[in-house]
Amino acid sequence: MAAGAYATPFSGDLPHGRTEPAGYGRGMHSHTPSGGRPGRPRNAAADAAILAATRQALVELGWSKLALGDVATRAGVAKTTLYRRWSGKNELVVDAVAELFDELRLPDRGSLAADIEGVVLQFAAILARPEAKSGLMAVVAESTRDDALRERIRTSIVERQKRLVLAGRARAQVRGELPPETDPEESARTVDLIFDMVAGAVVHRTLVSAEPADEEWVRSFTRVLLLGLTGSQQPV
Amino acid sequence: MAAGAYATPFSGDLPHGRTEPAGYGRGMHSHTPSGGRPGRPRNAAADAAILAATRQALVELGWSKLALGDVATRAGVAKTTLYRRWSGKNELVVDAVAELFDELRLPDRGSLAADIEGVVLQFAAILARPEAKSGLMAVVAESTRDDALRERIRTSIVERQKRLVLAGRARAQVRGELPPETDPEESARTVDLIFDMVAGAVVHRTLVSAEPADEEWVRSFTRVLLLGLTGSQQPV
DNA sequence: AGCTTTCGCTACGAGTCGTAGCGTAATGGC
DNA sequence: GCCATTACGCTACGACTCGTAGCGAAAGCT
Repeated sequence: MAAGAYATPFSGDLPHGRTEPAGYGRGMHSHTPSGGRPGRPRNAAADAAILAATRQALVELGWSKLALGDVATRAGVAKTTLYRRWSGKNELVVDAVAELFDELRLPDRGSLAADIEGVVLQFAAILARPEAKSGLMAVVAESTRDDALRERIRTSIVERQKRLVLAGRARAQVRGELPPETDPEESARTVDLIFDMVAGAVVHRTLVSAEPADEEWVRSFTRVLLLGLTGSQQPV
Repeated sequence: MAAGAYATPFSGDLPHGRTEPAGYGRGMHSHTPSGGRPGRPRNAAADAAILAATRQALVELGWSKLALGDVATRAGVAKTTLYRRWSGKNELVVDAVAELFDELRLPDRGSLAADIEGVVLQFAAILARPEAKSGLMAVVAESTRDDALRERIRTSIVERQKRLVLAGRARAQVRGELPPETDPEESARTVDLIFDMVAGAVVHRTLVSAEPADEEWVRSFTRVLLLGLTGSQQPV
C-alpha cells in the first residue's frame, strides 16, 4: 500500500488525507526505511517536529488562528514540506491530537469500578490540556462535512482506544464481576454504547459545562454507568 | 443595561460578544421597542434574516468555508450591518444554532423512561441536521480559548435546555417514579450529571461515531441511564 | 557517474477579514 | 417642519492566510 501513492509529489491531485510519509509510526512500515525506493529519503525527525509544533501552536493560538506557515517555521521546515506530507490543517491536527491519547493505560485497581474510574480520570486529564480541547473539537466539527476526515478520526482515535473498554471488560470477566458475553453482536453494540457514554460525558463535562471532571464527578459518573450496566450496586 | 453599550457604533472597541441589537428575543426587551432612544431603529427583521442565512450557509458550506460577507448577501443586508450586530463568526453561529434547540419539548408519554426517550430522540433529530452539527461543535471548539464565548454557549443553549431535565424529574416525582429530592445541592449536581451524560452521549454517537441515534440506540441508552439512576429495573 | 526524490526558498493569485468613510434613510423631540 | 441621532448600504482598503508553482541544491540508491 505504500509505494505509488506519493510517487508524484507535484501531481497536484491530493484531494484529502495524508500523503503517507515514509515510515510513519501509526501503521507499520512495510519494509526497511531505506528499502526499495530510490531518491533522498524523507527526514523522519521532521514528522515528529511538525506534530509537536502543531500541538504547541494549538496551545498558544488555538485552532482558528493556527497558521500552517507558522507551524512550519516552528518545526524548522519549509511550508512546502509540510504540505507535501499533509493535505491540510484538518489532517495535520488529527494526527497531532491522536498521539495524545496513546498515553492512556488501563490500570489494575482491583475492581471494575476502580478500573473505570482510573481510565476516565486519565481521559479527563488529557482532555483538560488545551491542545487536546481546541484541536479535537475543531476536527470533529470539520468531519461533519468530510467523510474521509471522519474516518481518519474514527480509526486514529476512537477505534484505537476502544481497546481500553475491551480490556476492562475482559479483566472484569476474569474477576467474575461481569458474565461472559454470549451474543457477539450484542456485545459489540454494548461496547459502542459504553464508549459513547464515557467519551461523550467527559467531553461534555470538560468542554461544554466547563467544569473539571475531578475525582468526585468521576465517582458519581462511574456509579451511574456501572449500576446501569450491571443492574446491581457495586462497592466502590 | 441597554442604553449606552452601543451608543457609539464607530467607537471601534467591540471586543467580543454581541452588540445587543434592539429587541432581540432571547432576553426580554427592557422597555418598548421604540422607547427612549432617538434615531432610526434597527430593522428587526434583519436579525431573523441573518440568523436564517447563517444556518443555510452552514448547511451548504460548513463552518470553515462560511464567510460573513456571503451570509450578509444571503440575508440581503450589507456586511457592515452584520458586523454592527455581531462581533464575529463565533457569536453569530452560537445565536443561529441556539434557536434550533428551542424546538425541544418534553412530551408526556406516561412514564419517565418513555419521556426521556422522547426528548433524547428529539435532541438526536436536531443534532442530525447539518447546520447544528458543524456549527455547534465549531463554536464549542472555539470556546476553549474564549471565556466569553463559552459563557454565551452555556447560557444560550445548555442552561436554557436544562429545563427539560427539571421538568422531567418533577413529572416523575408526581408520578411517584422518583423520590422527592432532599439535598438541593446534591440535586443540582445530579441534574448536571444527567445533562452531561445525555447530551454528551448523543453528541458523541452522532458526530464522532457517526452512527444514527435511532430508536433502538436511544432505548438501550435510556435503559442504562435510568437503571443507573434509580437502581431498579423500569418497564420500557 | 546518473537517476530519483526530498528539501528550502521565493513568489504568486485568490480569497477572507474587519474597519473606515461617505451619503442617505428613518425615527423622535422641539 | 426642522434638527439631532441612529441605522443602513456601499465602496474601498491593508493585512493576512491559503495552497501551489518553480527553481536550485542536497541526499540517498544502483
